[in-house]
Amino acid sequence: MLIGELAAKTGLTTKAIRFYEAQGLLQRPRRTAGGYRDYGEDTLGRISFIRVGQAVGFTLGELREVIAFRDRGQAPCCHVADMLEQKAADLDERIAELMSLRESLQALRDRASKLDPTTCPSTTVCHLIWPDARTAGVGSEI
Amino acid sequence: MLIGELAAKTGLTTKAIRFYEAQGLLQRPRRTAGGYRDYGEDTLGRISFIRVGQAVGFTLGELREVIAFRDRGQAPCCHVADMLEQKAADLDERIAELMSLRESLQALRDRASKLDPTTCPSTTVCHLIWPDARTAGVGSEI
DNA sequence: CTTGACCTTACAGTATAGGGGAAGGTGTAC
DNA sequence: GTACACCTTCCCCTATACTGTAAGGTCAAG
Repeated sequence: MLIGELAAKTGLTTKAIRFYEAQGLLQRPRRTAGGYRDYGEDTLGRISFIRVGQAVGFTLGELREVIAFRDRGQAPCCHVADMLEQKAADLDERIAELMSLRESLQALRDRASKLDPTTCPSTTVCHLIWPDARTAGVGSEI
Repeated sequence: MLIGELAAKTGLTTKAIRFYEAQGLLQRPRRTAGGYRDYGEDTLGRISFIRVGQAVGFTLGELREVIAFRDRGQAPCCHVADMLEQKAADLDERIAELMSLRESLQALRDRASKLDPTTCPSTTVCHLIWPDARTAGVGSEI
């Protein structure tokens, strides 16, 4: 199977496939007499793994680590389980950050609805963007 | 006020201040006889605006737009109000995405607790990472 | 023999927000 | 006069996941 066919079957671009190879996510395939990459069916499984991994939030670097286990002949499952835990914790933290940001933004919107645009002083560009209680600490030293 | 003093007062680095100038977020200041940047007190307000703007999720590019209004002598408030709405909507969407991702991750963790690491087939690197109902569509064409 | 589809490598660029360090000028203190 | 802090411009580097483009090789059909 040449790279174009593999791309068509997986929905990746040929660029992406070569990129994955360069990043160590796909083993270097055998080549045809003309120098073309020639893939076996097993590559489909590899790529499926990569796509699902990406979809649940793993970076290519993290997936490469997992693949390295497999390529060394070890089962990566324990490592993957740890990564799942860590990723879930990171995600919880990130979501909390965004929720907090959402509240800051809401406070600014509330404020904006009460302020008169014609009274905006030029000293700080726009009075709608102003540190409230929630954004305190940022810029507060000024 | 030279750049070092401005940096100390705002908590930015001199690098960042020059970078903001290059990006059009700060006007080019007057220079001393020796060629040093010489800032007035008004710059403190500008930088405060930038820091708060960043803290509520605006990019430097978006803040530059707002500043451009002010530098053209227009009040940017209406534009800023629109941006606040848009940013809030974007953020809601992003949070929803992450929550969905969180559920996918949770499904994989639940699955992981039931699977036996010794039965992991090498065909797809690791059986812990597998498309469930929620990640369906990704990699499904394989 | 030529066209066209497909493949190869390699270099550069995208967006974001700066950081690192070189090579050299300025200003003040001793 | 020289040490030292501070300033200048300039170019490259970081991470992420690729895409774009150039210049050229391979292969089957007509």
